[in-house]
Amino acid sequence: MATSDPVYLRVVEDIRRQINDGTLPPGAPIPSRAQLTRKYQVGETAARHALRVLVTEGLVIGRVGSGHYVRERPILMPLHRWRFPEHPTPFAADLQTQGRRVTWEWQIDSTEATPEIARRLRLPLSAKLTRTRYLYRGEGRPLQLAISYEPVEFAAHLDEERRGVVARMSAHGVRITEIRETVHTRVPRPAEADALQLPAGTHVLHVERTHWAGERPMETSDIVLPGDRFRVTYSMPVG
Amino acid sequence: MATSDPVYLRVVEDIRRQINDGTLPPGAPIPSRAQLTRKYQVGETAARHALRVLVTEGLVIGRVGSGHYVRERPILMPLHRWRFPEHPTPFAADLQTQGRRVTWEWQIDSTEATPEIARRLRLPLSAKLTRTRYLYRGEGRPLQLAISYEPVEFAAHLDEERRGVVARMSAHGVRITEIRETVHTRVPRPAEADALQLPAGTHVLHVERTHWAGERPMETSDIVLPGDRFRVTYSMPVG
DNA sequence: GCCGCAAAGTTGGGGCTCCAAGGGTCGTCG
DNA sequence: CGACGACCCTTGGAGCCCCAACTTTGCGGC
Repeated sequence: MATSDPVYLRVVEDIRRQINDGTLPPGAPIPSRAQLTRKYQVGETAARHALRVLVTEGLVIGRVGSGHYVRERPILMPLHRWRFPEHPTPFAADLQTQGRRVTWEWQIDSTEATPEIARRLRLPLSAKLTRTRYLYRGEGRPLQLAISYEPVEFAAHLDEERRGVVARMSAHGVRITEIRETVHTRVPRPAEADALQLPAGTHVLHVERTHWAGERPMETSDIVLPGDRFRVTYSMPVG
Repeated sequence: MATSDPVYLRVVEDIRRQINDGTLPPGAPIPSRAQLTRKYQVGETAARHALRVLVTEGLVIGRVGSGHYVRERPILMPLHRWRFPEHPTPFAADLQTQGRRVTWEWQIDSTEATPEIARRLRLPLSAKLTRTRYLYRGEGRPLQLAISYEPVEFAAHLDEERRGVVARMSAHGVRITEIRETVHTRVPRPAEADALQLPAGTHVLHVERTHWAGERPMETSDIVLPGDRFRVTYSMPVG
């Protein structure tokens, strides 16, 4: 509103307003650089900068050779976190119950505990761990990345029996009593942006999941979801 | 890695690598525009663009007149979501238990249900609601925004007794049995960026909380947290 | 009526420059 | 010895330009 702030922000705010109030519906074209310079009486740098801000905010996408368009707001996919079916991760199972075809691939290797993972599993640094990397796809597109860590002694037959952590640990005589998950948001790492085919400006939801047997953490995993397409739902009983 | 991708990305990737592997620790200065042009043999535009990308990624902050510095990674504040103390929202209580002074202010007014809120509370459109807006502060800085909606008939004495939803509903003979929360991430709205004093490039965590009495939703609220400072933790018992 | 090609428009990378506002440093003056 | 000011450096806003790669459009010919 203030006439003192940068001119590119004036442009950004005007376009953002038009997107929010529906004047520019999803899919609608945004004026080009040349049109913006004329319409708002600004230089090319300001017009260009304004468009870049809108792109990194995720409100708009740019198509080379064509133009900028209001981004279609994808429907946020719900992931319900209070059922624990017999699946590698509840996420995939939950997605399937919504009538979506979800496929996943994984690869297993050995690694040593990094400071972060050692802390989470309460193990000494460079303890031997089995690491499993998952990539989930739905309708062809990548949906979710996950990396699971657990002590090597529990990982026998991991590649054959794809049962959930709870069931598999139980087969080793370990009773999982609790699952804790921590959700935060951050900028995707380059590898993640690549694997999940994230458009510029989107963030990811990072879910840190740990399976506990009483006071002992038994398995931990990092689950990375495109922030613009997922919402994670939790249920807690009261009283 | 590929020598074909834009030169500014080469610069970004090199600096990002140095930040990640600790060569550039938090607080360390990033080479200035002039130094980058010399060091990487690129034009000023590329150097400038590289710095901007690092800033919007949240890895680096720029101080006018001084330079760019590796951003101090704020310690992510945990908010544990499995205790329900007698406080307006569990968030504030949880923060306090960590030895932080948290203050909050609120204002109450009346409003009609928007499509979104009507859906969540299963009420007809434009049903009469009491809306309470909260702003939480910790150590002077704004921490969290929340807007709570509930049918007017439960809101008596809302401004006097600041008890939690569960306790207050119970006084009206309504037993809350379940709390559901949905977490997603998005770009802050301008008013939120302003109220929470969010630096450029940060996202927010948006928690949608609903209190249920059996199959009836009784209260719903939108809780907005700075994505770069908060992590939300949930616990689920197994078996 | 349809096809293909050329021209025009658009994005995104990159270059150069000027300038205001502010931080840092060092030396001089009181 | 301490305070203050000058000077240099840095960021961030803004302007203008060139070009490659790509999309869209419209026209002419078949």
